[in-house]
Amino acid sequence: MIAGMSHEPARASAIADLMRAGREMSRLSMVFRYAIAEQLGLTVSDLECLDYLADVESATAGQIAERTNLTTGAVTSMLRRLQQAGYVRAERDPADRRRVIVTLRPERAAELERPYEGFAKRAKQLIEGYNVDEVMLLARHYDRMQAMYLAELDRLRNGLPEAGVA
Amino acid sequence: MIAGMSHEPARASAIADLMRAGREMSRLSMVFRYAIAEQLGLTVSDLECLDYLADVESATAGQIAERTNLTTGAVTSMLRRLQQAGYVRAERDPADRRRVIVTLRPERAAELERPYEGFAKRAKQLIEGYNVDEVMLLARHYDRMQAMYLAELDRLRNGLPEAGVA
DNA sequence: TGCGGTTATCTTAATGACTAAGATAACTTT
DNA sequence: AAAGTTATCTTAGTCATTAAGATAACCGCA
Repeated sequence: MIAGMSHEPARASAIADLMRAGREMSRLSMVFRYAIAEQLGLTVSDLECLDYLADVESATAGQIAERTNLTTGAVTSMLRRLQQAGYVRAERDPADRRRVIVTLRPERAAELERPYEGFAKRAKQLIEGYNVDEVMLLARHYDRMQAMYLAELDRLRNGLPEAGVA
Repeated sequence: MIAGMSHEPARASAIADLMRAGREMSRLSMVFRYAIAEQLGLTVSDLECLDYLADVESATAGQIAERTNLTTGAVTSMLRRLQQAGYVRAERDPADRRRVIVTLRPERAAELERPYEGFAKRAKQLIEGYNVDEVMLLARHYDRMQAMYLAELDRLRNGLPEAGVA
């Protein structure tokens, strides 16, 4: 149909490779995250929470519950854990005293990054072997994958209006 | 240093974009997996086990324990769950009667694929927009990322001989 | 053949994160 | 000030998981 008809088999097999590699990478990224959490003596939820706090600097318990897909009750005990371990400071919002404002203790932030350092270094080396176009292709691809995940999550949670193509 | 010096800032920002997008995608893939498991009324470990069985056709309890990073005790009760739910058949190996051989019931396999179907369809559409070179770049990238994950997992679990660069 | 050592799984008890339901406290509107 | 809403906490119970050890089966060797 398009150019390169004679390469269709190669293309089909490349696509199959890509799909398989994508699934396997997704699985490994999850195993990796579990391993990091275990190494830090945390649960994956704890790690998720701390990563979130590193991003946003401070959040309320309710925001954390939403982000981590936990109930507020679970967040309460998670925050107790994380406070006890000294990762986090929690205090009531003076402006709205129902709210609990949680912040990551900055002196502990580096400690959370440490297990990722080896990975980050390797990733950087890998990416430095790419030219700008390749980097942009990858980033654009990741962004599109993100959009897909979000759309599918929406579909899974609210009804499932079947990804309409037409 | 190399060609395209004047594009260095664009390149640096593209790299930053890629790293950020990669992290976010990894996070979303995990959230997605949790959502799928929840929709099927399974734990993530159950899903991992069933995906594994779909790959290998049959495995012993011990192999499943290794693959899922669970203790054999946890695998025992997981298998009870999965048998009860009819996903899996488990029987002793006649050749070595200590072993329990587990197989996925083929008639239930499709059911497990269903939640992924929307995602798979979208992914296929996305990939069909790429040319062969792009697909191969992506697949190669994924393969390298897999290798990185495996190397880092090794480092995390056995000592940590610090990813030597020099 | 039978004995020691090893392997593979299962059992049991305890742990701990999580959920659901509802209580408490604080803010907002009228 | 009362009613309604919002944000978090409490409590009780569930369930996957772990750790330790029991059980059963295999293998090699005397």
